[in-house]
Amino acid sequence: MRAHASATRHLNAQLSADHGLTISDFEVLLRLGQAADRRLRRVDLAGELLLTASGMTRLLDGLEQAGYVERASCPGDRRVVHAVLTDAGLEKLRDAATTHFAQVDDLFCARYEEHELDDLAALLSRLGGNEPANCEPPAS
Amino acid sequence: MRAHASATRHLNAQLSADHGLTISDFEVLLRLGQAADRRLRRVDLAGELLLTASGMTRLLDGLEQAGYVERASCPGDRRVVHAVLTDAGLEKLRDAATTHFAQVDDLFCARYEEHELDDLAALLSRLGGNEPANCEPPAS
DNA sequence: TATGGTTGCTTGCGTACTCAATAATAGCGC
DNA sequence: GCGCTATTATTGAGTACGCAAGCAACCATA
Repeated sequence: MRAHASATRHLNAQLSADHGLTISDFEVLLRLGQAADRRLRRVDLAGELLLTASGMTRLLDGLEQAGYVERASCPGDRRVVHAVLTDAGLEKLRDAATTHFAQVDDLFCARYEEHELDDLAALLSRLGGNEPANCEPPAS
Repeated sequence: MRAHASATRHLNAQLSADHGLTISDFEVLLRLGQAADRRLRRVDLAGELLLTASGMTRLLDGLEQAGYVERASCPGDRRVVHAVLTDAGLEKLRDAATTHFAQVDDLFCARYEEHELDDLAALLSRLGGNEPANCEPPAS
């Protein structure tokens, strides 16, 4: 179960060395890049990355200072501040995405065959949700 | 893939609320409890928990202050300092183990059936090691 | 339109780590 | 013996978070 920590650390180190981004940085850019108008509410971003709102504030601080993300107010609700991907951020994302995805591919492709990856993804996806399967009472 | 973070955080919170231990604390006690003479070298403990040596120093600082672990020098090699589980530590481990393992069981049993757990464990165990499977070149 | 609860975001403070530097010991070749 | 390098542990500095508290804006109810 701890195995993933080592793999994650490795990917993080590569991403950081190649592009100066942490995995969290990268995922913010990625989600913004996929979002409509390249913008998302900070709270939604936090939810997707499984961070707290305060964690997201500080994560975005760094990306704003780097010029990859801008803040924009939301006309409909003056509480919310959008995080908007800048052109520089989009370019950075494109740079980082190819090498990062290639590294992820290497990591998993080196260890699993395709149908195993499918199985693993299906199993892991259920750890996040709240739908229990059925729990057999200890039969023996 | 991030799903595990949420589950881990939940377990950590329960363990911390019930017994005042972090998961790392608990795992140290557990490994020491399973070790011969209830003692291990700090560097080996660090390797098993996937922490650095410095992380282990500070983790054990806390457990020493709490009285669960003692330091003992190694007669054969004066560089190494053993971490030794005290009687208080063993008692704490027994306390925490039952409730913690029950919570882990709940978490997984609620989501997976038995053969799925086996599959998941088998797949995840391969993320840590260094033995590649075979990587098919992109056929299509 | 007051009021009270909820949501979005930020800030202060604490924690659990990492990495780099340091020191002491071990063990090697000579 | 004497240097060399590797290993073990600790320390200092920095980082990436979480939690609790706070503020402002929103919303519902009266």
